Amino acid sequence: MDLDNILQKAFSQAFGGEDFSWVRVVPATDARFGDYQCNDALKYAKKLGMNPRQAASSVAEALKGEAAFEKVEVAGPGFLNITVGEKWLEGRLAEMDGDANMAVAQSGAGRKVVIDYSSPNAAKQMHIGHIRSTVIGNALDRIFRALGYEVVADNHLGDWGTQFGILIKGYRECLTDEERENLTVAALEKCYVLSAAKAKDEDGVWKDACRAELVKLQQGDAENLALWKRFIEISIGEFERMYAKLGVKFDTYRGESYYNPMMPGVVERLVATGLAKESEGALVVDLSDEKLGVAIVRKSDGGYNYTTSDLACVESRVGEYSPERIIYVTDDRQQLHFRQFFSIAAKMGYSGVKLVHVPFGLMSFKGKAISTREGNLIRLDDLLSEAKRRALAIVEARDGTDGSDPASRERLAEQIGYGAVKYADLSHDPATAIDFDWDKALALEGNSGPYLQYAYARVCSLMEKAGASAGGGSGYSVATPAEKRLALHLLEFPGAVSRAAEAYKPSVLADYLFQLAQLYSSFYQNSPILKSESPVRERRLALCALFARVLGRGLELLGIEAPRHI
RNA sequence: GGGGUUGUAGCUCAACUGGACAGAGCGACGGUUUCCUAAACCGUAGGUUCCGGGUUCGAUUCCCGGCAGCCCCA
Repeated sequence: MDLDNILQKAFSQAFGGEDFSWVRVVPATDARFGDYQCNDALKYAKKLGMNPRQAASSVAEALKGEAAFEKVEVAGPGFLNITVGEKWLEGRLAEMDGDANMAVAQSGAGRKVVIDYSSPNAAKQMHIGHIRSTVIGNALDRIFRALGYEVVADNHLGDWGTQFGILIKGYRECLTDEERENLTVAALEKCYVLSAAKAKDEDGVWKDACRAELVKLQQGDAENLALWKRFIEISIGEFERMYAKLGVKFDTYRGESYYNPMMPGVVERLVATGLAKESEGALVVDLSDEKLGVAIVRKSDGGYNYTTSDLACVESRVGEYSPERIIYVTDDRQQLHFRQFFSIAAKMGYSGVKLVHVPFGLMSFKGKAISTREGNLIRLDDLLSEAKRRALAIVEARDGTDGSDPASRERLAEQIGYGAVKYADLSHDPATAIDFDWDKALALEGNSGPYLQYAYARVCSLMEKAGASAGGGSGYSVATPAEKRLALHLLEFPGAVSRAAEAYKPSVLADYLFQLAQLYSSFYQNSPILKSESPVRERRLALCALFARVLGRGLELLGIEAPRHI
């Protein structure tokens, strides 16, 4: 039985039948105290004004004769220190081993979430500023799926707006025939920059022309619409080239344009329900009583903005999927926007869906915002190439260039390099702002992606060498302290996955995996496995096999590839 | 001016949401390869958790008041 359940039962035995589902058992903070601890007798005693030590003793008393435990002690002000029995531990390992989900509770079964992430602007190349939303969002996507949720991963592209007038004009006037023929995102970026610069000319002729192109597009002019579609297709093609490298896959690409036709209806409803009011020619929703200021839903020039578009988007998603949650992964500059729009959505009656903003700290470069103007815009493609290059240099320095074929070396370098980039981001709490640094983003040692990959490759190699004898079957047993530490930590995997989802922090899982790999590396270094005699060898191999599965699965949930040979 | 967010070892970050002596990585110093992959392992040094109050048996965590950085709104 689950440790939490055992304690919960003991609580209700000790104090009567109320609801103790909040009672939790956590790993011991220090191995000297035992394997696990429960601090909730203290919490309960405080609530009721009881003597905490006595409360803890009552629980300990109720736990007497509990087969799972070898020892239960009351310590300090009322901690319950628990040492589990070998049988229990071995039983749990076998249980995890036998479960296709690695004992991860399927708490999301029958539930649906939409995760909205990455969301770059069309006609521009992705840069390092896009890593965070993409990588964090994708990890959440994978983690929620692992918990049994049905996930719709949606890429809310910036594919509509004034920039398309500038682009169309630029496309016609600033590109060569050749560039137009073999159109690339780089060319689009170039013609946008040229066209935008000309739009700033004194006479305003160019600017007017851009606006005219935009109006034509908005009115459905066939030629401009076809151009726009082509720009979007090329953009998505380029994005998907990046996503393929990062192991990211979307279910839908619904850009702003998709919701554009729905916006007048949203505004109508806002007006009809009295939520939106005129103010200086614009339509606004007053949220000042919630300290959220006012949100503009239609500008004085008749244009809509993000609040309106996001409301339409919620309406559309609720209608299509009826999700229990919609999760938005964007940088933290947009917090006010999301609070405003969540508040309006609630007022409009979308209370059935939980709207969640997962804000992350903006990535900067040497303390400065990443922007074209600062000239520090590092393209994602370049970052990934550099990551690969560095990893390849290390692989070749170690193994030389004779032993393996270049293609597989390059593939390995990609797995390592991209893994390093992803892990560098995922291992931080999303809330922390990251100042981009080549060496940190591409760290290959210590708390890094490659450290985890290396541990995985070593255990895989070990299993291979062990050959047929590795095939468990004989069950688990745990004898030495190092084995027990590793075993206990392996059992924490489901908890780490759940906590990562609850907190919307892949970093919780990353941190867990790093600790696990550290425990394994230490175990591996200090405990002979293949060289051990019969019972010890099998015992340790069984733990290694489980470790390999847990680490492999964990890396998969972070979206980091785990090669079997490094 | 209002709001948000961050402040922890020289640097980059953790700390399972209030628990026991605040932990890792990098960097520094020292050690471990005829031995299962040294991208590893073991050890040493390094802390007034921004400051001041408060609540509590117990605070990095919660509350109040400051200070500093970043962001958003006006």
